[in-house]
Amino acid sequence: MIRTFQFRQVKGHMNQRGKTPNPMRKPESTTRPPTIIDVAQAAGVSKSTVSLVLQGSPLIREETADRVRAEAQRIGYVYNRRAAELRSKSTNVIGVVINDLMNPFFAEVLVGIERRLVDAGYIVFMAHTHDQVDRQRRVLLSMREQNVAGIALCPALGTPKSLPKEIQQWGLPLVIMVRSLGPGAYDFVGPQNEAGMAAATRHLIAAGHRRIAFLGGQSGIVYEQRLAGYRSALSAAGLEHDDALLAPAPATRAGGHEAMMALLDRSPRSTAAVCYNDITAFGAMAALGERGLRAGTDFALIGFDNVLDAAHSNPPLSTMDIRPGELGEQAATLLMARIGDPATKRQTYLAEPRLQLRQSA
Amino acid sequence: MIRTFQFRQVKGHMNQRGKTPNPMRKPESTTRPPTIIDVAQAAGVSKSTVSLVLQGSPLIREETADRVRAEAQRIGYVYNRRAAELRSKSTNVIGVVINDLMNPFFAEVLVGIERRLVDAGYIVFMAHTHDQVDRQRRVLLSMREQNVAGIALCPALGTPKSLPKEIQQWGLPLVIMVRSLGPGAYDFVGPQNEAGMAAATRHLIAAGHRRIAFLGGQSGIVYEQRLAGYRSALSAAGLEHDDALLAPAPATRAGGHEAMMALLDRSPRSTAAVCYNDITAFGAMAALGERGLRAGTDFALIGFDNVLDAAHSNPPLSTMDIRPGELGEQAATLLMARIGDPATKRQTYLAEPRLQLRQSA
DNA sequence: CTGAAAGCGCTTACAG
DNA sequence: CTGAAAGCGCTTACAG
Repeated sequence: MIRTFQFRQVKGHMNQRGKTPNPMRKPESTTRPPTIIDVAQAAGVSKSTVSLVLQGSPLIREETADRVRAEAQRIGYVYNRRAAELRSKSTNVIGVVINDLMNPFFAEVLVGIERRLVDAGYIVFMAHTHDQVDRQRRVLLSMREQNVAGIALCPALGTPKSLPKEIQQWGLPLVIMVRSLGPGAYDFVGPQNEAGMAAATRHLIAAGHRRIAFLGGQSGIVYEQRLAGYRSALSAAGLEHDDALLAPAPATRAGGHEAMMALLDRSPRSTAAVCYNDITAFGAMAALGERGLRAGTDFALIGFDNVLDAAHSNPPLSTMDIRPGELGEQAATLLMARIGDPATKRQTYLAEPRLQLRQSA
Repeated sequence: MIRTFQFRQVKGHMNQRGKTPNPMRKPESTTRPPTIIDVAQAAGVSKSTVSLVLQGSPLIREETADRVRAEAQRIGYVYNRRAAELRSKSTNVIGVVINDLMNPFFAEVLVGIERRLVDAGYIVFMAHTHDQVDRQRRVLLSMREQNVAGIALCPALGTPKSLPKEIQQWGLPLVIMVRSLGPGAYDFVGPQNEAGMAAATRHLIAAGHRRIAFLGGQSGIVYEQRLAGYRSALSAAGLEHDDALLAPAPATRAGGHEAMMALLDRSPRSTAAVCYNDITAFGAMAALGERGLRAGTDFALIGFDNVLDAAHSNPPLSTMDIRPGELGEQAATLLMARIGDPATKRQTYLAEPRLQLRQSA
């Protein structure tokens, strides 16, 4: 140890001092980045002292600490957090896995959780699954190997309901976002889908619409919940829910476009639609436009999510606001609480949808 | 070492075997996750052998390897990659920092780079800067401490031109994405802004437009380059470039909306516009709609980027296609090449914009 | 307040 | 082919 210690040199440092290289030094030691041992040597203290200084321990006298920091700075020392984490068995890394970043809703969720996490001193492993469960499994395993402190997951479509339990058995704090995986003891953050879609439907009914379609979406728990809300509002108003009012399609812009085209070709024609989410509503608006129709005047449309784009679509979209960014932030909060106390009881945050009226309905 | 070795036990394993707990064992050893030492013990080999097996080394006989893997599986062993990386001084983590995920263009870039990186066996630290340089600095420093293998950066507005050099001096392979930081020896991936915007402008000129505006955007290298392309096309056609044709605004939907409103209130009125990017074009379409006008029939609009949404905006947007996802993939490719050979000469990938005609122009 | 020693979970020469 | 030993860059009791 002493031998290595003596010969360890920092390149920049050496050049500065103009020392001639020690002929006995191993070749690679010239370029090796400095460690706390080098700092200790430079400051004339032990490496424990350096470690304590770097951790901001009050145990070290202020002058000593200052000197150590100055030397560290001078020789270009960089803290190796991964080494520290290995020894202390802690980690400040959190894994966030997202199913569909092409939907701005999830991008906003990601931005929200990332911000809160970074502000709390974490750093995030991000993985995108494209809604593929095998890809999801791969990245989850990889995060596990990397020893993350916790995981926030927007499950891919088709995720087995047993996944939360499995991840918890790995010993990893977990929060599920947006898509519930059925009953189970996991923390969850998402919107009130049924209540939200019922409110949207009620708004259209109150505006006098009788043939109200449900546009876009086709599978998954969120679809079921939103559809249920739509149906319950129809029933409560004594309106039939005709299957011809359903226009299932992928939850994408293209899907929304396709669904609206299908709807416009049916008769009797519906006069309004609640949309599975905002992006299907955007696709629907495009379809309307192609037929020379405009949402709001010729056909009433209500979205769900209130993504940023909804305020500037053509026309601006009326939608159920569930504050996507806030959902991400809440996920961060719940996850950090779980990390802080693994035994705390299961927590759920359900964002209350608020009708945001603009021009499409 | 031997002492710890003997007493180390894996919970599940023990219960299975029905052994009574060793009274001398330290209490925490019951719950400690298994390490290669436990696997070695279970398989009756040395830990070096286990390590070799886990690395898939051909040095180990197949039967031995099988037995080791089976035992590892049975006792619930999880590879600790961070420990391995500390020892071997390697790492499979790459940092990706993005300035604005609320712009689908960058979300698509992110998805592209993430996919390629994950497919190559990396895992990504993702950070979002909100175009704030101080936040960018923080996350970069944090990634450095985490010892990433390389960094892909979409610089925040206002990033000092010296940043690439600084990161390289840290010893980190780097690729700059989308926003060039001036001349310098760094790898770069981005679109041909000037040529692309010139082509867009030429298309409008060829369609007979004479008063063509430049809508949205207001600062940054990308803005300058795209504006230069617009100006050069105008000049080449012998058209004046009147300052009243410029409608600078933030590069957002709201900015595009605002800029179009300003344009519509000026006289003589322009009949067409090239837009800084797709999202400003979306905002512009909304503004047009509010005035009862429609892009394509009442006003010609060309975007830049060809984000996924452009195919389903209202109306579908004609735009300069620079394949955002591919940009991300190319960034991954360049970065991996740089990691593989730090001395390889500087590489640049400039996506050639292709005019994608839809309905807005 | 500071130092010497052990150890986090791995890998990597080096022997045999 | 396999094992014993050293070491990656830190932290953490434990002495003094």
